[in-house]
Amino acid sequence: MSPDLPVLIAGPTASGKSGLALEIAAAQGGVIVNADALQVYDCWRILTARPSVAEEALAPHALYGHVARDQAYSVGHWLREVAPLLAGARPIIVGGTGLAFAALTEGLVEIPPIPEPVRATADARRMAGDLAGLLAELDTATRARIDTANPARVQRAWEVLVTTGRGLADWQADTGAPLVPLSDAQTVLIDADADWLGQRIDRRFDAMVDAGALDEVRAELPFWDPARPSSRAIGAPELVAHLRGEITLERAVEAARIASRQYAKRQRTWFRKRMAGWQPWARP
RNA sequence: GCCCGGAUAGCUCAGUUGGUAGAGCAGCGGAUUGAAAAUCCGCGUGUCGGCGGUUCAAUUCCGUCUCCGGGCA
Repeated sequence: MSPDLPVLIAGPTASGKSGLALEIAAAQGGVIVNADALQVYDCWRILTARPSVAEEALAPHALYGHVARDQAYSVGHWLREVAPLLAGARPIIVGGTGLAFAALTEGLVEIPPIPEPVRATADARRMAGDLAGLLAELDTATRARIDTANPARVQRAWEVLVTTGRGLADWQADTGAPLVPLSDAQTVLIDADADWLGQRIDRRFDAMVDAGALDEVRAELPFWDPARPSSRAIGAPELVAHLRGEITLERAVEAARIASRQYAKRQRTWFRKRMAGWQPWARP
């Protein structure tokens, strides 16, 4: 493995990415950089399988647990935070968020942030069932480009158009060069067998509960808002429901395991189709 | 032991006045340019508990057996 190029490690949840990153850092040095959408939040450590304090002491880590629970955070924020790190010690970027790696290696258009009132208006209209209304207000090029059956896509396109006066398709046509082209990186794509991974996911959630996941979620109860990005951590809504007495712990655990397996499946689909150029590493 | 109810997809169930069956969940495949651990699209995967009987035809009707609930003893 070349000692100077950035290392990119992608893999499904529970496939052992963090451990691999630590091994590489121990052997060759470098800074481990998080590329996981939920591990950025300070309120979750156990539930998101974030590296422990002891593990963080073994090598420099960046972009872990540095975002407050109520803060907005997205792939754009992440990419802007990664950029300066590329100039320092060799980064070992590890995570399971396909979109983050796509933004890093294929580029992401710089679109101005959406003001809160625009988001609120879009939220209200979508929840009122007016998706067709939002869709009708889009420019034709964007309407032809996006998945019009997907509320999230329609809302995003509408927000961009209303905020900037320019269609999303038009913006995206201006996508610039990527920060790290695939040819300038050492890639590792963990290719995990679905059954093997499913068993690991099941066992891992039990381990999370044993390690205090319930306490971690209980501490969030006073601040809990299901609409926030930080609330999307798999297992959080389920354990909140249990702590509120709505479902048994057994049901909460089973629901969280299922959600994790479904997430892993979506990740495999993305990796298979979008990261075909990566260096595969089969597990087990 | 007797009576009643149930047995249909991996799970929970619906249904067929007799013409080999369909929902939800799970699962599988796919999409993905700033909420992505999100969001969305597509796909039914089945000895209709066993064995006999009636019938052109039984998952459906009849008999019987097995198992699971509930009740009476």
